Amino acid sequence: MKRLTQQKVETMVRERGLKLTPQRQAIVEFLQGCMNHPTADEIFVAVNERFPMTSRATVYNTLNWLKNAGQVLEVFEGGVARFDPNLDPHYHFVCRACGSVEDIDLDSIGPLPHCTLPGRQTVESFDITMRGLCAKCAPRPTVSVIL
Amino acid sequence: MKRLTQQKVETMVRERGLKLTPQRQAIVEFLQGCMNHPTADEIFVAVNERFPMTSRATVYNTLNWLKNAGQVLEVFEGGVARFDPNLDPHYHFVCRACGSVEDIDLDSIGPLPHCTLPGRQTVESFDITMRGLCAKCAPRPTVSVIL
DNA sequence: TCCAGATTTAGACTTAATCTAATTTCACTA
DNA sequence: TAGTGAAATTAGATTAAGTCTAAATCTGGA
Repeated sequence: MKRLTQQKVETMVRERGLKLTPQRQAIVEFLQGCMNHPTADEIFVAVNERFPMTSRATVYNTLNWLKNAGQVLEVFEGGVARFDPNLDPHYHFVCRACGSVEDIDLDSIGPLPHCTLPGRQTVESFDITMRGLCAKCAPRPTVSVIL
Repeated sequence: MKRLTQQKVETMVRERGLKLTPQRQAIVEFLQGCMNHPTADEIFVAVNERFPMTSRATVYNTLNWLKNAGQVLEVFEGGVARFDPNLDPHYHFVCRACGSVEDIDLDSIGPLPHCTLPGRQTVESFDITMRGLCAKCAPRPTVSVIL
């Protein structure tokens, strides 16, 4: 289970001659403890509870820095960016009722078949977003899906 | 091959007591002829070449109206909304070099297997976005992909 | 042609995100 | 432990996508 860790961030900071500020640590710690997919603004609010003077610019700078270093994933949902500390390959499920975004393990939907694209595109990665009702919002536990 | 048509729009307009204005027609005609996935702004610019006084509000209103009527799909890519007149079920391919968005037919990547979600989510639909290099940007015609 | 209601328009407003310039802070070295 | 210089932070200005508003204008049926 790969995931954003304080340790990885510290190593990265040392290697690149960067600085480990309390704001960065607070952002990293918040993301580490996150099981949902917070927006930049949610992170801004959470970090300001600990460091009341933290500016949006710092939050955005740090998120972009973590993103470029591959330490968080940026997930766009409905036009707003959300940030995901889960670094294992995975998909997303978005509830149409409550808007929550959940991670779906790669292996929980089974192996996908080999395939070939006829348009001569070189596929390097892909995202899958499933939509529907989450367990809380679903009226009954329908589970099977045809992909 | 399902696709946005002027005829469907006319029928819809009649049924709901709405009005078929030249601006709406221009937007629909532009989308019909589109094989890429224009942004609202690209549609705004194109429509203004024919109707120079068309406002952004009209473009957004019409796009939302078509979207809610299921006549166009809204595709978010990199945080900006793009509009897709292709109503057949399909996936998308985004080129990381030129940013173009191409449609990928459902059947061109073969049937996907049945699967079950363990989290009790009810999956109603899903989007797949593949990323890589398109045929124009790819250095050589690598075609095979492991999904 | 008339008319009511739908639509359009320009521009103000909102929200997410980036940029800027001045100030502050980190972390290394002596 | 103090000094130093680069890196980072800050508040606020700016940009861009999209929504809202109120007044003016059109559409299409009678």
